[in-house]
Amino acid sequence: MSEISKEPTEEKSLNFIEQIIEEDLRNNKHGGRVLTRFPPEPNGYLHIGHAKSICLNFGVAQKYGGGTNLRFDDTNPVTEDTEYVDSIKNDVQWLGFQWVNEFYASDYFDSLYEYALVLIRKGLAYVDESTSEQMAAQKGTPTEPGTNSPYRDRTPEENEALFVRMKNGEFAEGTRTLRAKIDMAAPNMIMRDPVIYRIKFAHHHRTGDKWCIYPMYDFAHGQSDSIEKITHSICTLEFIPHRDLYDWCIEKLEIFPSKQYEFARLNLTYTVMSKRKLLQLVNEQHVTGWDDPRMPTISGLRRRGYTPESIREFCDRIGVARRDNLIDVSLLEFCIREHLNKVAERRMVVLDPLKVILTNFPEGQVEICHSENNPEDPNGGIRDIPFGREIYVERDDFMEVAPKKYFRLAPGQMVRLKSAYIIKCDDFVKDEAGNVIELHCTYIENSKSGSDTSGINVKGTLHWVSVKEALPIEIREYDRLFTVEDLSTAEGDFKEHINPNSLQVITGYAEPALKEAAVGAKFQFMRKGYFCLDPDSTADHLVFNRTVGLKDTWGKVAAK
RNA sequence: UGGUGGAUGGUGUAAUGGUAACACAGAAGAUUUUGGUUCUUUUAUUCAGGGUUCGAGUCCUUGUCCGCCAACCA
Repeated sequence: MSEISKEPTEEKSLNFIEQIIEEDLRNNKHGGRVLTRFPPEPNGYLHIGHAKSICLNFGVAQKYGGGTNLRFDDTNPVTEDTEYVDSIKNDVQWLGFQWVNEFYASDYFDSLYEYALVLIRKGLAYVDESTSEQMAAQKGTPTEPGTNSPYRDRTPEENEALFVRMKNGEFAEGTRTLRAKIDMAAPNMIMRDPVIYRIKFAHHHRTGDKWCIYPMYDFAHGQSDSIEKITHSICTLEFIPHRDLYDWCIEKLEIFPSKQYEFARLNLTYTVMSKRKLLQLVNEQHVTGWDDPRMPTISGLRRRGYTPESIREFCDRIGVARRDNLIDVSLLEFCIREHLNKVAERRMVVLDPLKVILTNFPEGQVEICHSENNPEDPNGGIRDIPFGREIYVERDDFMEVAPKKYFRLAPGQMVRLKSAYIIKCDDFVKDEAGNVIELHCTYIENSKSGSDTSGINVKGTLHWVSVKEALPIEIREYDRLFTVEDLSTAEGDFKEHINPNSLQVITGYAEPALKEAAVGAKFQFMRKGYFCLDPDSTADHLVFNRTVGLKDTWGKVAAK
């Protein structure tokens, strides 16, 4: 313990957000206060991209002695639902973060309504009766200025009366909006009199039917930040053009000046990261649900076997900057391997069995072998593994004709069975189709693991399972969901690139110790990969998800 | 073509005018009762041209390429 504090504290360079905060702290900008917020819209499940934002917002606040609010940006009742609220809260906590306040933009509907009135009275907002098509035409284009709405010059009194009637439900959906009166020639299209309130006769998941007018994002977000006195409002790059409007509202309303800062969102190879697309995958049943282990959602990764630690580590390693990026998914895989290597107990499971008969081992005899649960953990303990005359080994651990550097079984070749004996392959049996169906081997009696006096050195060590005690388990092997690295530049619809073989279900044969596993428990199946017990499991039908395979240097060599 | 934000190895992130660093991926080797882990070694004239400077990835300038913005979505 004391050693840790002695270690030279490696000066890790600050990301640009941390630099801004330190600068603000130096200038005593908010009296040393740091308050961030994580503001998801409850219209879908959180994904690994949100994890980056969560780690940033909570992480940076933690680092500087501040806090973070969880705020649901629920200004659009037609897409939002409490199901999503619950999953989001669960995911944030699972990642290891705790918010100081749980807020909802809808908590502020009354205040927001008052703010709208303020703007109206200042002559800075007006009720428009243009259709959305007309409004689009008024907008102009990036190269041509827009034109004023014919309703733009109504008096504040007129506007207030109209707005109240909107609120009272006197107008049909789509017939009126409240618009900020800014500049139809503004170079920033967002500033060309943006709609800030619209009519929706929709049931809201929290406010029910109290309202039939709802604020737009731009009229809710900055004000919500301001109401909560958020010091640093961190969002993604696509909101850069909105910053002008964010500041405009705060300035005209003369409220607490929260500031918006933008960073580049996460993109990952071989997957998509937009809620719209993820929703499509779910709805069209390309996956089994938001928590399908192939999904880049937090719930999917969790079910896949990812740990919060590994995801936080990943977010830490990818950094924070303002340039677009496409992170190699192998970095995520590295992070989960790194963590699981330290904490996951080892088990032996044969995924593609080939029977081996030890011809010199007494029939019916069971011998107990002992194996360490985790070589990386000296306190991990040991477990018993039954050994007998008939065992399974992996089918690809035998070759009739062995290539040069093949250290496994082949006629005449010797290997060690992990935690048991060295065996020698004497013979093999084929079926009529020419497939090898059985190996005949002899075991070296004085070669037992831990008390080996044989003096024999073998290059290969195999995992194995005793046939009699073998426990059949279902194994779900996952591969990347898409076949192309970069979906953003891929031709055609993203669904054309779905990997048809992203899931393979097989039956594996496990050592009996695995029977005790609890749902979510994570193991390394030796020489195969990391697996965790899926919630679909029952007492006599265990289902394991492959989280990630082990690095396979032989596989690469063999492929050549 | 209007506005706006970018550009550093295959992928990310640093270097805040002073030796281009770290990680992942790849390659080679050592160790290993997991072909895992661990440990070595290896991989860049910083988008291009011009300028300022003793010195430029960093400052200035011109150009090129990429992202985002014309929802009553967030």
